[in-house]
Amino acid sequence: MATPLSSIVDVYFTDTKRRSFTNSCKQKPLTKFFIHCTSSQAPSTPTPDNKKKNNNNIGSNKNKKKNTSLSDQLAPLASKTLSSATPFAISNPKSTWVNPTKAKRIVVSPERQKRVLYSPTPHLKDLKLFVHKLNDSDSSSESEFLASLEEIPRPLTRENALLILNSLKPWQKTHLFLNWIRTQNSLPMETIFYNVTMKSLRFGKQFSLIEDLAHQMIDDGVELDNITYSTIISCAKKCNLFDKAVHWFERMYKTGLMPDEVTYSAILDVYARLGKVEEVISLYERGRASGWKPDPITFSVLGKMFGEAGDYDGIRYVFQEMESVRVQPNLGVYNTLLEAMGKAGKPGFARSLFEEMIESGIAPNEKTLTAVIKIYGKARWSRDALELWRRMKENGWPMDFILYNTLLNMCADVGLVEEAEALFRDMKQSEHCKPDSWSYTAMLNIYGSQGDVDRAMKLFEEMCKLGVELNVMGFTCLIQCLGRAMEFDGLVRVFDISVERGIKPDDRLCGCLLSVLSMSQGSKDEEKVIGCLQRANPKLVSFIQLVEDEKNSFETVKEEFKGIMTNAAVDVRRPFCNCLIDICRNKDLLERAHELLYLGTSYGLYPSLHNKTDKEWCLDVRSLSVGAALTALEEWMWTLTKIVKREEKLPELFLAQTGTGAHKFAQGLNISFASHLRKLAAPFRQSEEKVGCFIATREDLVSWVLSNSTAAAAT
DNA sequence: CTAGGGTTAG
Repeated sequence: MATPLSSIVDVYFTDTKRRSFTNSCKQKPLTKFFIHCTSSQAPSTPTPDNKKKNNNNIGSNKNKKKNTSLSDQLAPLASKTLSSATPFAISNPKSTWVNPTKAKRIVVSPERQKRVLYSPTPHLKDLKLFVHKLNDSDSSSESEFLASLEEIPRPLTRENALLILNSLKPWQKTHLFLNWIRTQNSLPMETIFYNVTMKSLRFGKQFSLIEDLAHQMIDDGVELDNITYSTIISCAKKCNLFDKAVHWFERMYKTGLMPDEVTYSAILDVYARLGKVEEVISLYERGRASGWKPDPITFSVLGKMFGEAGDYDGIRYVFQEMESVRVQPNLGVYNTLLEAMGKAGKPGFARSLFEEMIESGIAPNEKTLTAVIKIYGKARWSRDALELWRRMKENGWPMDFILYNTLLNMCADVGLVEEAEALFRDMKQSEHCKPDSWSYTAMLNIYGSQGDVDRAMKLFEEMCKLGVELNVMGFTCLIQCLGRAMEFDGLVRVFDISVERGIKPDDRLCGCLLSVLSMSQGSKDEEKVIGCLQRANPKLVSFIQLVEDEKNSFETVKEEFKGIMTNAAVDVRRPFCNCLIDICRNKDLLERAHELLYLGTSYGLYPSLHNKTDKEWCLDVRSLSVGAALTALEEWMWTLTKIVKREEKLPELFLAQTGTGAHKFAQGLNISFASHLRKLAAPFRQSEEKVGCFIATREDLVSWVLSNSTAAAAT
């Protein structure tokens, strides 16, 4: 019980806000990219990167929402282990606490655990052959396996036992063999036997068996070392048993064993996956204070964590740390950081980082290219994507089928139909990259968003013939395609097939049906679509009926709306609300449409609808459906009218943004919006320099309101 | 997988 865990937890938190990014700039940077990151200017990149507000508080972005407070985060650790002497480490997490009287405790061993070298095994062909025979034998019979162990051609020495443990598979046999050695009682049980067995069990994701073995070690007095703990922790991780991983890490400290760099980075990853960013940073810094030199794997762990959190400043922190520790990123680190840049919404920085990696002489692999192509696709940077693709072919960079599929998805994102078709043909002709369900789905997505029913259906038939499984997303694309083409009979047939095949409709499919429903309204096919939706999500249908009945009060609608949205996946909530508004407008239920928009806004489904500065107010309807956009416009005009009449302060300029219709769902929004403006006789003019933007001056607006009210008074 | 940690698609 030498080192209590409090040495880890009574971490003094340095104030992350005050962390200096400038110190290491004095040195010659190891990566040029670091300069880009620390300078305030973005590298030669269009704007999307700069749009998000920069938050200088590392680890603060998304995690604040997930984790309640720091003390809550630390509670599981603190309640067990925190010494009462340091309560303020928790009560005031932002304080920079340096206790001069207390020497910093070492929390990570400066040296990696030495491996016990076991003597090189002489050629033991017979023994290896014996193991192969064991591996090939029917694994169902335990007794047969144990019986055949009696025929080992060599004495059961330590080395022979290790050779067998290392080469036996699957894990059931390794496990049986370890127990067999133990019952033979001829060999002292060593840690390494358990470690090798645990590794095999980890391969089979057998965490509870690993835990049993660990307890057996404890009972039998066999020492657990860093390799044992890191194997237990990584297996717990593989099985998503993060609390177990933390438990064994704590136990290691309690028994006085210091983690080495491998165990330490493994546990950092555990906290990272739990989204406990503050803890990871403090563990990291505590380790640094112990004299630990983090290696590329640690930086991968940190980079991935910040990427998951969408925390760009955290990613900068990783660069700064690599810089100050003088660790050059390797391919793995580049890959992780590229992906993190994508997740943090920084395509421009990702591009610079990728180019820097190439310049530094590191050749990209499939994962690198997958990450970058995906980023370009999501950013809709078709030029960059095509250029990279050209370089991939020119340099003969490695391709695998994941990369092929990512390229196909990129084509769908940026609308490259012919290129996708060429790729798809390549895949069919290739040896190792035959199109799979994902590839077909990507193609269906492309044809679906083009509204090319013939090609989509041809592909569907091909899949049926070849026996390629179509998943829920494939069906969604197909249904969307048929809906847009108003081919409702075909749509019902496809939906029936999906039900027959046991496809469970998800929220995206329901959203798709909902939008199809809004298109089918007023036609004889409306009932058919409702029939599909009824089978996919009866609650949605009841809600539509409730909304359509004008007798139902706003309060009733509000309650049910809340229920529907709470049950829906986060990323379909806005589309759901958009479609519901469309459905109301199609039935001339204008008041209800406004209520739904109000509810959607109050539940945060339209966070950037209104943007105000002193000089201009902007209505951004780019993520709204046509009906929702028109409703928002009406609402805005009413509000502005009220403000004018009350003679309150107004800005000089008013903007309404519809976008250009580049996005596949936004097509037609611009046109419908313009015609609705005409109908309202609202004083907005289509901007000449900015496409998809409508402008009005304060003067225009005021005179419009006044003339409207005179007109109203006259009638 | 010759005892342990990180990096691949809607």
